[in-house]
Amino acid sequence: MIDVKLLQKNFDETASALMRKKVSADIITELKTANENLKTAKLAYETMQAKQNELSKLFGQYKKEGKNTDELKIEVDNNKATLNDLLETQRAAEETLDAIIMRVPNIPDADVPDGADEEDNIEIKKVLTPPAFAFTPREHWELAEANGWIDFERGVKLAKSRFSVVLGMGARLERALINFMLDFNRERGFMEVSVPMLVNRRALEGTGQLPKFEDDLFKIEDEELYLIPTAEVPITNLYQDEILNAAELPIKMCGYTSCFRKEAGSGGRDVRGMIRQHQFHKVELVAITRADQSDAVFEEMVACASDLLSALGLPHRLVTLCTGDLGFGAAKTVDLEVWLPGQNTYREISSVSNTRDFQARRAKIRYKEEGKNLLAHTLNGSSLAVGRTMVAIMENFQQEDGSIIIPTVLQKYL
RNA sequence: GGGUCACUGGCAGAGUGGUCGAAUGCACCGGUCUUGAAAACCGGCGAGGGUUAAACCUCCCAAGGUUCAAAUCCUUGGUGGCCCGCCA
Repeated sequence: MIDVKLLQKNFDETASALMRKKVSADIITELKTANENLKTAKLAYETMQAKQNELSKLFGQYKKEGKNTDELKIEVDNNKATLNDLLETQRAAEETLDAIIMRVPNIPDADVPDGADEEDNIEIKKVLTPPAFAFTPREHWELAEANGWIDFERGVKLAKSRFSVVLGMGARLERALINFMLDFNRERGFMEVSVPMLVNRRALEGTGQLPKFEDDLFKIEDEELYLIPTAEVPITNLYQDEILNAAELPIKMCGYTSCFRKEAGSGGRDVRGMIRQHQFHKVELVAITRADQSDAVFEEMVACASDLLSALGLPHRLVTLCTGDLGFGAAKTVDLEVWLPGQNTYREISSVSNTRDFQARRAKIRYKEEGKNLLAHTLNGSSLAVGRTMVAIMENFQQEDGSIIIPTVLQKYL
């Protein structure tokens, strides 16, 4: 969540930054009022509590000295009643503030371009040239079925639409990709972790998926557990409620998990093929850093994803997301879009974000430096989405006869 | 899933209704001593909120409750150990 103190102290500046991310002026004002109300309520409650504590001590003294406590008891009882009222007021104020602030997105970095949607994202650079074909390149679902790599119908039979089954060489390629990605990232200093794919509410609040995006999550019936939409959730929350030593930062991790998304609101987009599935595999990078390290680690993570694509021989481009396309928790995001000849366009395959202290404040991830506790910065990025990488391999390396050449870096994993 | 015992500061570990945010030891930080280090000695040393700074408030797994007063008593939940059951 955002720093309310900052809003309080620096109202105009913070408000206009939030408005770049389409937060209404009303909500910002509400937030400010709610915070002021809470402060007042707290002060009143604590003052009364101080009095009560004092009276209690006095009571103990009276008892010890054998003095009469009747009168004191009345005073203490009265006090208690007001104390309870004040506590109620304080709790209500807390709830009000919480309800608002948990739904307010992060403040975008100053250098994030203004814009309405993905049309306004800014291309940073292109890497590798899209291949030229002597024939009309086909889309991945045709290739996948022709090669017997993916069975879309049977996936639907087992679960529902947007589920598929990968088989034969397709399944082996998937496994090879995962191993290749994990090794690649580990060599760049990202420690491999294997984490739960079901998490509780607290974890999802920590990284910002809840309370606002409940509709996109699969929830386990009768349990406070959800299927993770990304490994960012369990990996980042590994350090929830912890105070780390400044010297042990940055902590850089990578993990492979399945991810589950309801894709509510994605309408009829990408219904065909495996671009947008309810369940997909992803290797994720997560970093916990000191405040002064996050920019450098961010670049490292972008390079990691880009170099991985290059190693696979996949043409791609890097774009900086504009304010309108920026995710809820991100202060800054660079997307990597891979070239898909079948669709004749670049499609997102990785997204690297710096959330600065937004998640850390929610999840209470801090570090101690020179005796002070400071909020950490958290970053996450895909490296890469496995299904989409398979799509890219199929489309970029397809031959006229429909066969697919597998990148040489993957040979040893097959 | 059932039973049972436990959960206190970085760690170990006292504290079982009142001045306890919490003894003591270890670790850690600063100082004295020393050519330097070790040892010894002296001092400091949990977290969050709040304040210019203080005062003050909260936190002894969590949430409730009893009480004028809870680390201490009660209830529920969580986690861990052991026993039983079940299982990949």
